[in-house]
Amino acid sequence: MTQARKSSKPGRGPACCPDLGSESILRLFRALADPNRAAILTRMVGCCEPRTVSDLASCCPVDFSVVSRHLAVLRDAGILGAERRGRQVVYTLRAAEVAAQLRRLADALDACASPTPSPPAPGTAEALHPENGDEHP
Amino acid sequence: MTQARKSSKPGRGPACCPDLGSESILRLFRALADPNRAAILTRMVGCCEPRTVSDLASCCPVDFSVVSRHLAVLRDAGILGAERRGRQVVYTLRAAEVAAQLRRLADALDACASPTPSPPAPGTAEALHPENGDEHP
DNA sequence: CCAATACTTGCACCATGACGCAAGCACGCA
DNA sequence: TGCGTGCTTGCGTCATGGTGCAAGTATTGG
Repeated sequence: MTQARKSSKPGRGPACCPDLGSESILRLFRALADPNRAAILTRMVGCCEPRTVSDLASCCPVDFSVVSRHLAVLRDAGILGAERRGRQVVYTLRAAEVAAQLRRLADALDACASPTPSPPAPGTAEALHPENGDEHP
Repeated sequence: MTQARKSSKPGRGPACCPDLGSESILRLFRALADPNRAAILTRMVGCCEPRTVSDLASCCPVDFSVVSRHLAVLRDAGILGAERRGRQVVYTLRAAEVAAQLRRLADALDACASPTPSPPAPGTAEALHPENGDEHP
């Protein structure tokens, strides 16, 4: 019995850093962690025009319905925007929003790596604000 | 990191972006997509000193061995560095490397979002603003 | 050398998620 | 108003991955 040392509560870090465990960030990473979704996004990054499901389905060797589900996941994660246009649904890459999110994390990590006391933060964030109040058990 | 992406791949688009579907990027996102690993990282971001497994295990309500496995995943993804020190193994957050990776992606996304050289969207487009602030219904 | 500490790994279990098929819903058009 | 197109969703199946327990490895101290 040398192990089984558990903590009854996950001590999250201080609130000064981006909460990597927040629901939105986790959803973002989870959405980005699938090869087929990555293929879809790579296609959209290459050409930022809105894309229909049929169009995007041609880049993955999976069923049409699967692509639709993947797009829903990406939309749910805030990576894509969806808009109905007639019979079709066009998905748009929310590049700026995702880039901003990634950059906030990068800034926080850099702030950790080089603790240079230089807070001239030009309006842009210094730390990530918790976007949604996420509660944990 | 084990791979160094320097120049863009020939024959496939401009120096547009790191391939979202690349093995290393996928591994990075997959590693970041778990709540317990996020808790570990949040703890390390809060204090960038090297941490032992025992230390980090106290932030997750899971078994000690599970934390060890999570740390291996994070090390495998290039997020952590590991170094044996006597009886213990200290894990170090590779903040700068991860931040650079995230920033590369952010840059690629912004390059996609901002320029929009001249895609006149023939006829189909009307009110196509991706600025629909719907996060989740 | 043996024992204790600190961590890793093998194994089994189970929850989650990706997948394909088929049915269902939404919209435009004849 | 029916019909076809375009996309979503329900359901069953299967693979992946997170988890706990127990056993194994590495290193230090007595």
